[in-house]
Amino acid sequence: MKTPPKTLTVLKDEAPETSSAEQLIDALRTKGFRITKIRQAMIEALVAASQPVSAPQLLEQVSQRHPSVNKTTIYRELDFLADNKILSEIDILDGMKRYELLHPDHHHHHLVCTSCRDIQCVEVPHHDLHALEGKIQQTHNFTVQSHVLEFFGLCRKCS
Amino acid sequence: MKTPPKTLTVLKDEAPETSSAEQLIDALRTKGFRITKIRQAMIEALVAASQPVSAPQLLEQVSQRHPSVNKTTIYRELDFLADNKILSEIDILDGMKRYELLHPDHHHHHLVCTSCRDIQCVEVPHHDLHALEGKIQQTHNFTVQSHVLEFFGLCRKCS
DNA sequence: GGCTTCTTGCGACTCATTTGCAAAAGCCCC
DNA sequence: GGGGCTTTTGCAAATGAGTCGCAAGAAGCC
Repeated sequence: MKTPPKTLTVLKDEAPETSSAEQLIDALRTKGFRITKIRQAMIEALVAASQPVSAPQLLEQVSQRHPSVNKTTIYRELDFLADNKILSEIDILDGMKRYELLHPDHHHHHLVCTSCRDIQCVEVPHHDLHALEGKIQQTHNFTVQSHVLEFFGLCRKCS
Repeated sequence: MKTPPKTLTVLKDEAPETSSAEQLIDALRTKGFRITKIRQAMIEALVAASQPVSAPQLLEQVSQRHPSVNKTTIYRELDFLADNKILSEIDILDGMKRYELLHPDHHHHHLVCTSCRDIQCVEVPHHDLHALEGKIQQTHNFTVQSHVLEFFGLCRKCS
């Protein structure tokens, strides 16, 4: 809303915030990266995912279409996609990282159900956290680069 | 300050917020648990720690006095102490959990240096987060039980 | 089609954390 | 101050996420 329109093409009428797999792939191609079947399959799986996924989950997903994928490839590709700002890592304290598409102009947090491990997104008014980070910067001599804020509890179904 | 005095004995004049090892041990004894040398050594190590420690660190610490401790024991004991609300887990995203004494009437957050992994504590005005949790409860049908809020960046020495 | 370079598969490895089981150690009671 | 019951502990082996080196395989470009 406040950011000027980038070089993005017009979004499809559905899914107002999510980039489509094709867009992401085109962007990578433009940057000179190769578009392999696995890369494509991974991006599609991530676009299709309704919530953050772990590397093992992704391995299983991608294996369905590409039975010979190796977990090493999955991990390397996740790093690659994170480096290229296509996805972000989140941590729900259960021993492994999850990944979700990164929305360039929108930062959000999560509600993690401690019973069924379902994950919802929440918008948290950002100026509050920003103000807090400013205060910390001053009082603690600490340069805040990022933060993690996640809520744990019971979702509708489990409560 | 606002909580009425519990059945606690008078604190030593130093360390106004931290329970001493003896107090924690007495509390466990009262609950009927056995006080073993390892349990005692672990509590002492945790009381002495200046910042959250990992299981491997604790293993090394305790090994100095009890060379035959096994890592399994450390992990089991950490679970035990967490179950008994003596310590809390924190996650600084480097692949292993850390533990610190839980202060019953005081909840805080951390500043994690991404360069040297040093961890400082910060007090965050709690009513802000409480208000936020209330809002989430209403708008998302989600019963918040706990949250994680950690800041990552550069400490004074590393910036 | 051939070449160059980026990606991938494979196998072995690291390292935190967990499990089952039998031996050892606390604590309570006499 | 020893017995017995139960909690803790050590050991050895397993699990599971994530990583590494290297040689073979595929994209993209001519």
